[in-house]
Amino acid sequence: MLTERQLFILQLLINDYIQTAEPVGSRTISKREDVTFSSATIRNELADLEEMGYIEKTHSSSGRVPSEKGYRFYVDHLLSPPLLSKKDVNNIHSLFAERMVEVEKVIQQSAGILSELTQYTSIILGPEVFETRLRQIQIIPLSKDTAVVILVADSGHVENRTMKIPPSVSMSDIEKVVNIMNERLRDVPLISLKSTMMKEMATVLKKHIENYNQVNTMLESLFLYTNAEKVYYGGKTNILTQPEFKDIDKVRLLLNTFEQDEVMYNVLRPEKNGIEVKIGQENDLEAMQHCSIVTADYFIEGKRMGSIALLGPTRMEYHRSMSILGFLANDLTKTLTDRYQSFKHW
Amino acid sequence: MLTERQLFILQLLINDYIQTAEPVGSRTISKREDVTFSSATIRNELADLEEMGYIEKTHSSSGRVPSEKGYRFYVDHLLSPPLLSKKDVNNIHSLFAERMVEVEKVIQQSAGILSELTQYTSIILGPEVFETRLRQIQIIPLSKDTAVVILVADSGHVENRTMKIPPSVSMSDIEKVVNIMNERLRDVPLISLKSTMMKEMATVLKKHIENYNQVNTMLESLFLYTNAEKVYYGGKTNILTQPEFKDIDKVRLLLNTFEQDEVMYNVLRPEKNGIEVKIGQENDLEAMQHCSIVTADYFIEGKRMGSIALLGPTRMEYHRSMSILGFLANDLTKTLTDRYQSFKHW
DNA sequence: ATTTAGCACTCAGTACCTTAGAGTGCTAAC
DNA sequence: GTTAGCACTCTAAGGTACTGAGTGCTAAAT
Repeated sequence: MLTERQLFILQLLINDYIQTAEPVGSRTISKREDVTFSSATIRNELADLEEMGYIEKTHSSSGRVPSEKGYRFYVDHLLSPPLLSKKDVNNIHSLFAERMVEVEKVIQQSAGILSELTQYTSIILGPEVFETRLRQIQIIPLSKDTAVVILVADSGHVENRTMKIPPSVSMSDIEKVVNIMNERLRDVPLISLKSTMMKEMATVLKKHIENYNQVNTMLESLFLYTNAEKVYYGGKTNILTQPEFKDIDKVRLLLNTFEQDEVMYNVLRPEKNGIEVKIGQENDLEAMQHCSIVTADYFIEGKRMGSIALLGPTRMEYHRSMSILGFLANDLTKTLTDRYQSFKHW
Repeated sequence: MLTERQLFILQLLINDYIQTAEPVGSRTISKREDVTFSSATIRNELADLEEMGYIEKTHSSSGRVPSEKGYRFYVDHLLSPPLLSKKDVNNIHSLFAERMVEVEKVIQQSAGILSELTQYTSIILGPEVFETRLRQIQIIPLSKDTAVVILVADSGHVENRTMKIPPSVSMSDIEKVVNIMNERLRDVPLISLKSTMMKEMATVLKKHIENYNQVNTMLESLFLYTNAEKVYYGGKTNILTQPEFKDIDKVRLLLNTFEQDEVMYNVLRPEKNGIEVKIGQENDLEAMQHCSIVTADYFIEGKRMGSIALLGPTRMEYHRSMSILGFLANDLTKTLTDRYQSFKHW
């Protein structure tokens, strides 16, 4: 177990290192006003902390640097209750004061403000299609064999796909199908659209439509891919300013990962609720082994809809990041829930 | 004027430098099989070429490096007629063989293949709204005071905006407006939608709608922003592998520029027709002063619709890049024109 | 009049050394 | 248990010497 003094010293050391990115020596710590004991004492304590694995040396006569275990301990036990400056709070509130209509914009703006406030890269996973429901479906012909299908969700989200129409399917067939769909599929969650359609509509369609088989394969191809949630970024290149990212290859690896939505999508699915911190090697992705990620969830009517995250070096301002993230997640939850309630069952 | 031999030497030098990224010395050139004269002769010629500004030294006893003037001369006068390897041609053709339905996908795939073939970053400016025309407009209510407006263009492009509805405007008013719009605005180019609406519809609307003023401001706000063309990328981080981009600050500047669609939009608007090359300082943007950009246009029915481009270091494989780009632009033009003709006036 | 061989010279890059400074671990005294 | 003191370690920065690639110039060869 760690003594009070060891805890104190560990905290000072990590705080200092987060600010300076330089290994911290015993003298640096002893010079602080609130430290009453000498550098020699600190040296002894540091040696103990190192033995326990909370800190490391970069070389045999260097100062100490927090290990990942050290950061983990710091995050779990040494953080005082979150406190945000008024400036930050105002910044965030002013964002939501605007009352933007489009969810996309709310989220894009949130990503922007997060990265501005922290100088890290912010990542937001857009609302899950999980809980959004179909409001209306439309098929608009483009030519004799193609048409655009438009799905409008109750959240205001619009999806569209271009589709080939088999020559054997007539326009009036399509109109019938659309009508039936709008009757039967309204308020069905987008995510279960395909299965519901196959179950509920099969019999009705067979009754009204001649070329049932063609229509069916056409519809199947239509819902083949469930579009994954969109990933939004703020300050994509902020992380390049951190001294730990001088190495171009690291940067390339990381930026490439950003481009792969499916991968990032998994990065952002939190394993537990609340604010979660993944430090260095705790991340599965190789590209992120030198990074830490703080994630928080946002909700609509109590249901988890997406995540917001901050990506920085392992030497990250965890405290501030967690506070800001928590605060913004909260505001986002309120805003989106308000918005959603005014739409629901309307 | 340059002598035959000077032209030859300049060409050899640039070709060599493009491959190696190392300053080229007289001995290196003299060692080539097709060079019959000695390194001393070459030294004299190099001194002349330097005096004329086509090549430079990196320091007083280094080999020579092409200057931007040198590259310009190379591009303008020293390139033999474009020749593509069969492999490249096949690669590109196989892309278009698929006959994808969605323009977006065609373009995204093109960007991908461009960057793969060249290892540079490819940038494509999506089709201009300029020539795409309105096929249909739809307004779908979301709640008592919001609705989604969906515009479908004849190209299959779908745009949507969420809109606030003033309380004084009734649902039946909106339905009337939509009907009128679909009657009057069909086949109007998206870009002139706003002006046409204001001109042609004012009188009709006044006749049929009670709250003409409210409806009018609502419609005005709707068409406030003409959505700019989308910018697509392939191999965004490819450029980081080039040795001239070791400097993180240069990289950051460039990547930040990529995020700013409006800026990139201007970069890609070509000044003249055909394949254009901008070398180093010829680019206006600071971030691109160390890059060269090769652009080509693609057309639909003879009308310029967008551009495709390759971004690399000034030490770029101009010849190959121009060939590949020209070839792909051509295929893109054919594919999109075919596609468009099957939609047109349908 | 060109071309070429030869040679002195220049400069970047590398290796190697030295020194300064920051930091540690250990010991002995407090 | 704490601290002062000291020997030791290692990095970073600066200086020197050496190597190799390359140049420019001159004088001889073609």
